[in-house]
Amino acid sequence: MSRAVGRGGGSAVSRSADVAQLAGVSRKTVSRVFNDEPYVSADVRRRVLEAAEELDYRRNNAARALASGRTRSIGVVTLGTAGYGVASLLVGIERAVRDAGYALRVVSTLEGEPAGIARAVDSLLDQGVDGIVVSEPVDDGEVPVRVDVPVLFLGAPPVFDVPRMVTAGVGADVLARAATDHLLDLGHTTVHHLAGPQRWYAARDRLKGWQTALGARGRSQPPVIEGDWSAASGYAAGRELASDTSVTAVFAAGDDMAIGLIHALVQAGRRVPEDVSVVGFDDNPVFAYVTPPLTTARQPFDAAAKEGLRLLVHAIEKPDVDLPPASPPPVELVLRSSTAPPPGLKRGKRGDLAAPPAPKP
Amino acid sequence: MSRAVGRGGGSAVSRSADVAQLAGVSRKTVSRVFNDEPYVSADVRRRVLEAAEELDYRRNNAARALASGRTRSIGVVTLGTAGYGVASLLVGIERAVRDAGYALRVVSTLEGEPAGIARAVDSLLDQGVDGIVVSEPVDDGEVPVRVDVPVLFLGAPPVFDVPRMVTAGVGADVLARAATDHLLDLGHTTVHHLAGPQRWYAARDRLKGWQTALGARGRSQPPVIEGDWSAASGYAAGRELASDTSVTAVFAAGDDMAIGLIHALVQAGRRVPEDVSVVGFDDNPVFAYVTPPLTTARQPFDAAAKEGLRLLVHAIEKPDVDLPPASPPPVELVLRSSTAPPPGLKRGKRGDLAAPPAPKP
DNA sequence: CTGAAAGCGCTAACAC
DNA sequence: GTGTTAGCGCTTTCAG
Repeated sequence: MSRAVGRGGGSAVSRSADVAQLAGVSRKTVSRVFNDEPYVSADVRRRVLEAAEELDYRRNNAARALASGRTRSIGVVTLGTAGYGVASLLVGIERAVRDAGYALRVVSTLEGEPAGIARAVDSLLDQGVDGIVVSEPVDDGEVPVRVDVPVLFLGAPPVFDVPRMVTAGVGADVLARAATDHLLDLGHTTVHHLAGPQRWYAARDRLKGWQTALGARGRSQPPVIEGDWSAASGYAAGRELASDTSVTAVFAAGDDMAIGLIHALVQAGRRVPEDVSVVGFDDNPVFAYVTPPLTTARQPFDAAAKEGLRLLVHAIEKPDVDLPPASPPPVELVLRSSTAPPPGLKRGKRGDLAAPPAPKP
Repeated sequence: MSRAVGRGGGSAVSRSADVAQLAGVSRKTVSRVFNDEPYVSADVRRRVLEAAEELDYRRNNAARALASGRTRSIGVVTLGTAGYGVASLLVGIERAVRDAGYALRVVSTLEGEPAGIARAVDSLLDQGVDGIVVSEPVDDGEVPVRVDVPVLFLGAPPVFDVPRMVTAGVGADVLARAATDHLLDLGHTTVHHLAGPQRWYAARDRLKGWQTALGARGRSQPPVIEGDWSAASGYAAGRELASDTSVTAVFAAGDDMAIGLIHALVQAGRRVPEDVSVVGFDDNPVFAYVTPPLTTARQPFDAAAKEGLRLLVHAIEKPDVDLPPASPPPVELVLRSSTAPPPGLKRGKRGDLAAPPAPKP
């Protein structure tokens, strides 16, 4: 029908045989040159490359995959939302996959729920991939898929059984603990938590870090409010919290929720940070420019993606060798102006409205 | 080496021959069933499906692609940033591609500059795709690639020559004009523009809409300030503009820039919207919860992606038939509280802080 | 409605 | 260092 690779048509695309003929070598030699295999004389290599250039030759990937049994591609299951965290992770994964010499196939699910993940994984398997990345999944319920390629669970422990699996975290619990500790260090008696949906591992992990920080100092653990990551849910939580003047510090599990929360608090007449301190989670750079600039825990998206991919590629290419140890992700708290000592205490100065940092786009 | 599709190994995966044998038919019949071809009796179809189920059969995509000359995949060139607009468009594309029955391959470039796009397109061509989507490119300079598959330029006119190309816009100029008109309608004498980098088509398109609106009413055209889409650049622009009290209305080409701009304005003692009105562009839902909630032009990402893919798939599958006409994208201005009549005029009421809309995550 | 034969373009194994 | 020989698993073409 179309030109490209029609069966009999006067196909314009050249094959390795054409290159071989023009260069006066065998097809296998052409293959050697393109695969950077050793044992090809410099002269032959040059001739082949020239011939290929002239013919505008390009290896046929389908044929390569069929003959070698490897597709040289990695599939990722991601969330079909444009949120900053999800998007950042995807960007990191794309770069890491490309750097590793693989192509990236993407399938998204509306929600990270098991059935959706199963469908997505299945479609990736249909497409043919050498490995799969499952990004930030929900982990309740069963994921009934038979997978025979390595799977990387990014930002969460495995959600289903796979013969060969690897994991890489973003260190959310450590980050959450650091965020909570920061508030406690400021002098707050306790810290409230605006959590993400508890079906999500990522949300539970942050909750755990918060609990750990509180527990380590023997502080009371106020009831948790659960949002859905959206600013709207943060706003709703803020309306609840605003009437309780014993609330002086809140750790929100996401930046957007923190923004909604602050909005509600301020509307209700509670000043941030003078009356209530708020810490977010993610570090979307735009929130350095809202009022007040948001103190937040920066998730090491790129580092996690890079580390995870190192492990996944290892599992794909050297299934027999033991996996190299994982390096722990960096912990970074970005201090701005949404946190301060509680009302009673003398206020320390930190992060000043007059000169917010200037994050790159 | 690994199991899966090893050459001689006791491979666990079944092929169409296995299914054919178990079902007592030929391989071609198995192929017919899986391709939903007509002329297969219901009985045979059922038997084949059962056999396939039992053997956990899954078509080998590489073999399919090799034999048919079609990869059934579409590649997208996107920006390697986590911005709301870019991410939204990618999400829309992913869904549209999947709905069309294709697999999605993604390659990102740091900047949308021609050389990067050329590299990305080339890598997609290497991978083998039936069509390419170039999302929001920069369009200065040459993109020296020979492409022989249809290419969809999304959000911009073609940036390089392709035999078969299609385009779909987001209607940025119309949206920009609506945003500017809104400010003019409010009574502002003129409207300043905080533009995106003019190397970007998307930025120039918005500028054009702003000019059109101004021109239609014979208003003066204040000098344009150029940002780089980031909140930081909007902040810098705001510091410049703040000292000029003749500035009462600004249309920013992106939400993040609008946020930075407002921050600088407020810091300099100019109230928003009482002294200066600001309109953004994109409609990231979180900005309904900052102070003041941002009035903004919503980009029809999903509609554009869907429409663009309809055209692309048509170009792939029916190259001979004329392209169906494009339907224009919807224009939607989201009115919130960052805009008001200029200082001198009586203030109209609109968009109230007490009850911002509750966007879904 | 169904089947037989012939490749798609490449890499793997082995010979030279 | 380089070439030869076989397939990889599917779809296509053409017979029945």
